[in-house]
Amino acid sequence: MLNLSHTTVSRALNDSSLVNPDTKRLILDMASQLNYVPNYSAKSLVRNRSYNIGLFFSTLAQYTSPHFFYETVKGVKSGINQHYNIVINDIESFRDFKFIDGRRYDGIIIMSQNEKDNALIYHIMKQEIPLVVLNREVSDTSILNVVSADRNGAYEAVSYLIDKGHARIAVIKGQKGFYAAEERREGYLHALIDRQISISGEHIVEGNYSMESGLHAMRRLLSASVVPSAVFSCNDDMAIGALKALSENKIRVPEEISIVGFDDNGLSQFVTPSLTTVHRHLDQIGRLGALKLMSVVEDGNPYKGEKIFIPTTFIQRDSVAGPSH
Amino acid sequence: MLNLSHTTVSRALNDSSLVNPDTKRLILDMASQLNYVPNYSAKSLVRNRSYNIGLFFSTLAQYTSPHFFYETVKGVKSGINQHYNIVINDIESFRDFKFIDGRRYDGIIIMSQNEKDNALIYHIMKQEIPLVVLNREVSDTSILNVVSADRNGAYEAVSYLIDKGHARIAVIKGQKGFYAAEERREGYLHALIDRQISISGEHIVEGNYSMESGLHAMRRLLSASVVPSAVFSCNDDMAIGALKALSENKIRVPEEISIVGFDDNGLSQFVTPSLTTVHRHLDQIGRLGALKLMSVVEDGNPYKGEKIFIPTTFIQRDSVAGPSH
DNA sequence: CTGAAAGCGCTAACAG
DNA sequence: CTGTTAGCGCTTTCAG
Repeated sequence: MLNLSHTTVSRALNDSSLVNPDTKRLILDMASQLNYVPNYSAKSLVRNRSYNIGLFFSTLAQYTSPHFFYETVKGVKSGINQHYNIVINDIESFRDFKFIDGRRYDGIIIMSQNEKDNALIYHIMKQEIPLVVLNREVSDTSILNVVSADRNGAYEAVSYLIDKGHARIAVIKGQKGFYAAEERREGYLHALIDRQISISGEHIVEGNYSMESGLHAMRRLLSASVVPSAVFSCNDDMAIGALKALSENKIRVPEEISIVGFDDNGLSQFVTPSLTTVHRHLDQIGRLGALKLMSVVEDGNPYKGEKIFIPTTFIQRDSVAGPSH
Repeated sequence: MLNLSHTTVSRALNDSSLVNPDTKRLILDMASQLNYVPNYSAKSLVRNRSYNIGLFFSTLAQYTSPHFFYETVKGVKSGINQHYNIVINDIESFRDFKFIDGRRYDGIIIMSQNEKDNALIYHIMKQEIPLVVLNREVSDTSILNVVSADRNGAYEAVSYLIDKGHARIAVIKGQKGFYAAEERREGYLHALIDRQISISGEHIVEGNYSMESGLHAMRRLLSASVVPSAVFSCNDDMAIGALKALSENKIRVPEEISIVGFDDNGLSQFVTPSLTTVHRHLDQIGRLGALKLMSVVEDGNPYKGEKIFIPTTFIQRDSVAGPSH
């Protein structure tokens, strides 16, 4: 066609400097005229790259909220180079990790909610596939890890309640053993300690992140010998459950009891009263993780472990007022 | 190792009938012992298949709700064979369709919300890539098309209001030009016509699917010369906006005015009062579309156009009562 | 039933 | 700067 070798064409298409600029332009013009599209399978084979980036969630069943999923995908997508495929999957459904190898994924992002993911994380590390773990802090410092600064977020939320004049502040805890749940509870405790507010054992109640558990937790709080004037719920779902318990008992929010949630899960602004909460920037977490990954996969920078905390944002809505008495 | 040729091994791994069962077992055992994983790039190159299934949304920005996205992905995932990658993208962000070719995708599923998708649909058809269009009915009968039977769903919802004794039933319409919006309005009209209930022009108001538009639409209905006793909103978001307008005016739902929504969008059960609505089985739509696609991509059945309607399910909650007068 | 040989479309190494 | 050659790891003829 242009009387040039295969090789030169390949070089031109890959914008190699080893080819005469004029020839290059000629080839590029011809290529776009012919609507040439490279065969990625062939490219993959010889370059030993798949152009696939895995985005894996712990599960896509009950424990992953649509909002969590959606925000993450959007964030990650915004950080991944257009030439790559984003392959979404849930860890639960992998029968055998051996199918996750470096030839099938150039890099992997795990949106981790569960300690069980560690088995896969370990497998990926062993394969030396560039890996980013989002959302859950992992102890291994050699891993690239982007998480939400939930402890500070909880601290800020509880401090806000204190500023409003509350002194009897209860907490509904999150799922036992979940990293974020511990962090949020820590933030709660430190806020109270720093302001020298006494903590009553009966104001610390168990929850498991479900609405149902929030309902039960709130009922328990209402039957305490001293009823709290404000409640910090470790997530929005439980706060919504708590709202239901209060409505059952004809207790007005925020006039009689104030509530603060956590996550800003997309529902919190629609419940009545709309929920004051702590927004986690899942999109930013996803995006930053993706950019870090691209920097090693695409730009060839060396992979190195790092732990990045993304600050939360406190969102004032209508579920908090000063204490009634 | 086993003193067998490359070829025989390949055949055994692909479960070919051209190999002695005993030899086959031997090879398979050895392979799993060695944790052998085929190189999909090489396989792809020679077989001219990518093992990628594209799942494309019209957009991942504002007009796609997290619930819509999540349910669809889950449904599709459940129908796609484990060996395939599910590659998620949004049509908006494709700069050039030429990168969507049969070598990069063995099949494509479009979750279509917008007529603009037709350009891509046309492109894919021309490339002869097996295609399934979900959610939006396309006129081309040669396409595999799975959609929700919204018209019947709307008919059922409005009939329910009539059964409850309502005679002044208003409608808040969906985004002009959107297929589903037309269908829902048609269902509304036919229910009224079939039961010989008169339709008042001032009871048919515009909306664009946003909460905001529902709010304004409801305000308009409240200032009508005859205020309706029930409202059929063409989606849940607008119904939630309508709820807000009613709460502003201290009008109780369902005691004074009843409301029915559409979609069952995940929020509707959390608002107060919880919203009676029409559930669309997005997961089933996704799953069926995926199964149909696999049947041609994986099982080699011939592609043929078909239009499948998935029935909706009416969900009774707390936003409907009989008319107050 | 098994093996030898060719080739998928591309990039990389080596010569010019 | 350009071309020649080899080869990525697999499947698929075509012969035995």
